[in-house]
Amino acid sequence: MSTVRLLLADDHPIVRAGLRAVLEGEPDFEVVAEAPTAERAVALAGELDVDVVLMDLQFGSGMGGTQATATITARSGAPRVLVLTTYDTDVDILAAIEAGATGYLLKDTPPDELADAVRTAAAGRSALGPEIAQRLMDRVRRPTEALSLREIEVLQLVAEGLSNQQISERLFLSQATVKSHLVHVYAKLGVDSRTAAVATATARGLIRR
Amino acid sequence: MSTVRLLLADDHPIVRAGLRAVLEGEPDFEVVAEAPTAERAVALAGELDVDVVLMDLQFGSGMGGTQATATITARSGAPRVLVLTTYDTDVDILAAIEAGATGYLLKDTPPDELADAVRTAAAGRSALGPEIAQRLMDRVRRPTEALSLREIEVLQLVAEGLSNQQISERLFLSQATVKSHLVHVYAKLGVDSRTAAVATATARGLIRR
DNA sequence: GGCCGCATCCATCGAAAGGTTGAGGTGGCC
DNA sequence: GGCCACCTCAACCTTTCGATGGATGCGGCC
Repeated sequence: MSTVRLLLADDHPIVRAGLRAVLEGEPDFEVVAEAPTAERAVALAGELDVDVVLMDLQFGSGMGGTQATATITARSGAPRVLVLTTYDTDVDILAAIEAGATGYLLKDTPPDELADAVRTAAAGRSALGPEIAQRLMDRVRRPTEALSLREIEVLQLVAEGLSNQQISERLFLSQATVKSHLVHVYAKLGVDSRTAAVATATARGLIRR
Repeated sequence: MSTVRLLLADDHPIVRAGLRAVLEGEPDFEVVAEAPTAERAVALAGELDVDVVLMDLQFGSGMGGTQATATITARSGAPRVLVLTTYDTDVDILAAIEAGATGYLLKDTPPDELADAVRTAAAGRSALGPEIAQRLMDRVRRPTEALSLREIEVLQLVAEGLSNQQISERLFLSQATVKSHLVHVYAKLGVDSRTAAVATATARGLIRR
């Protein structure tokens, strides 16, 4: 088995040090570089001979990890990108996969599972953490839970602090219609109040914050 | 200078490895143990001879870092607790200080600053990251706009979708008290409903999520 | 064509949750 | 002592919210 050449992209020095410590314990891994920003990760992935990029999604400023993933994987002969982040919201996961990520893991993954995932990704097979796989299963299993465009539109305004009255004016609807949309939202999200709906919707990344 | 004995409390193995790697580079530091849960951190802080606990606030499940901090620092001869987390919202910061934390740093702190902060904490002096210090300065500069700890606590639960009834049960208060806090929050934030309060509070980074 | 599911839209109504007012107790600070 | 901010609570009132029920139009499917 040949050695896997790695690039670590994370804005936290501590996390980079942790990844390095964990991964360099594996004889078949070699960390060739670290990137503290998404831009730097894109540049290094192009310059160096890298097999797998470990990519965080949240960077303090500048380009995000998702966009960096898309940019890197768009090139021919590009390395695999294994997303390694803290959050498991639907938006993040779907966007990352859409952007061409080969895998998606959470940062609380045990070191040995992480190493396995890196090898899987290096081989070109998709590597998803168990929680992530579960989320994707849930999505395809219950497609009815998806909110309609109009429902999301209303819910977004609720999250911005508007009352039903204000929302109805903004969208040229009657209050009754606004309430109707919200009732459907509650049913789909399994909650029974506007604040709870906003909470779970943001947790799932359904609406903007 | 005597050596500083450290306990690392974080649910992410990778972060623990990173902290260990960074801190063991310092000749005057010794990592005596790691804790993957808040409960374990409390136990180890009591059993072992520890000078400083590096404490995360978010643990996947069970006790939170804030409560663990309070429990640890309540004992006599307790170690100093240095909070090391990702978020710099007012809730987290104030609650941690209230719980007896000696310092508060963000995880993107450079290794050398981290080492300095650990020494400062070990000496019993408070160690705050620059962003944290700035937030606290802003609070004292504009005291009328600042929310009290209790108000933020209530507002945080509102943002998580709880009703006044649920909040009162969670905090062992009457509903009247919860409403009273919220009225003050509305006045300070210049809004007139719970959802609007959540919206502006999150925009200002007063609460999490 | 006829049926069904779904999204969008609307009216009515009762109740509960939320918001207002007022007020007491504590502790810090000048 | 006097002032102020914070935390706590009770009782009242009302507005908003959520529940219920129903209408329309569109698209897919048998």
